[in-house]
Amino acid sequence: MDPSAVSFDSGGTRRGGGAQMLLFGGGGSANSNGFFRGVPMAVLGMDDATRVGKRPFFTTHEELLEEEYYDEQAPEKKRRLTAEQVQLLERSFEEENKLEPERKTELARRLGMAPRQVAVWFQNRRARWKTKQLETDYDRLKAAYDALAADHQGLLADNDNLRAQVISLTEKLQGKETYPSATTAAQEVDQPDEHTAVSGTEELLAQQLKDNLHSSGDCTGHGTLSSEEDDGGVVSDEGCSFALPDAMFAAGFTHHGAEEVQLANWTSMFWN
DNA sequence: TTGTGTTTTACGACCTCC
DNA sequence: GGAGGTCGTAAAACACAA
Repeated sequence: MDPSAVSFDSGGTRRGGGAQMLLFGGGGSANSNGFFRGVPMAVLGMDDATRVGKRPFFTTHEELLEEEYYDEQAPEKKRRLTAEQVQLLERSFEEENKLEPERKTELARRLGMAPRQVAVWFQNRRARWKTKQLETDYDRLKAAYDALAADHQGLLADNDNLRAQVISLTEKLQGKETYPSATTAAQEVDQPDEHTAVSGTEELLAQQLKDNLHSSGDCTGHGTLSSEEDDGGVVSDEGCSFALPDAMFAAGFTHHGAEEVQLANWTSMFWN
């Protein structure tokens, strides 16, 4: 605790401004050092009620040192620091935001302030800096979150599109074939306990789907399909296209056996 | 001029460190 | 236990719109 704060303590029991009102409004007079209860009269100025005209908000140190502001009869209201005082304090704060006793004393001497005032100013300045820092951190985190959320929404949309394509293609296949559809196999994957495969081909198809679903999300090596990762390290399937099936059907693909399995292969890759 | 919101100064309570 | 920190708050000073 700063000695000056102790020695000039108002002794008030209320918190904050209550004690402050005792400090500034409770009477008393300046001591021989030109301090009023720990606050130099040069900084306090004089009571507005006892002075003609109001002291300007920012005055120079020299002005503050003028006789007018040394009027000793006035218990004083709170005064703001001068521009010069704030400027020097700011510079000092930039160098080091903590205040060693020697530096506090030196600053107080140079600024014509009580050491306690310098300490309080640094406390408040650190609080303001912290608030600003929190705001900055919040803005940065929010921007990162928004970008991630947008990316996620894009992925969901891609996923929906691909699922729709799978359903469409499966229906096309069912229209041309009597073979069990990929949808049937996919349903089996969703509900593995309900083993509904009734033929060797169907079981093979289902197994193929399972294997693919449990493998990585890689979509390379299958026709024109490709994959890529964004530079944020988040796996994205935005690079995957699904151009093959249309071309496949256009080329007169109808069936069977290995081709069926291959379709299931393509299908399963986009089901998750 | 006045009401209202923001900033600044200052304090007490409480906590941590040596 | 003392020194110095943070935290929460009061109140003055200030800015500004209506």
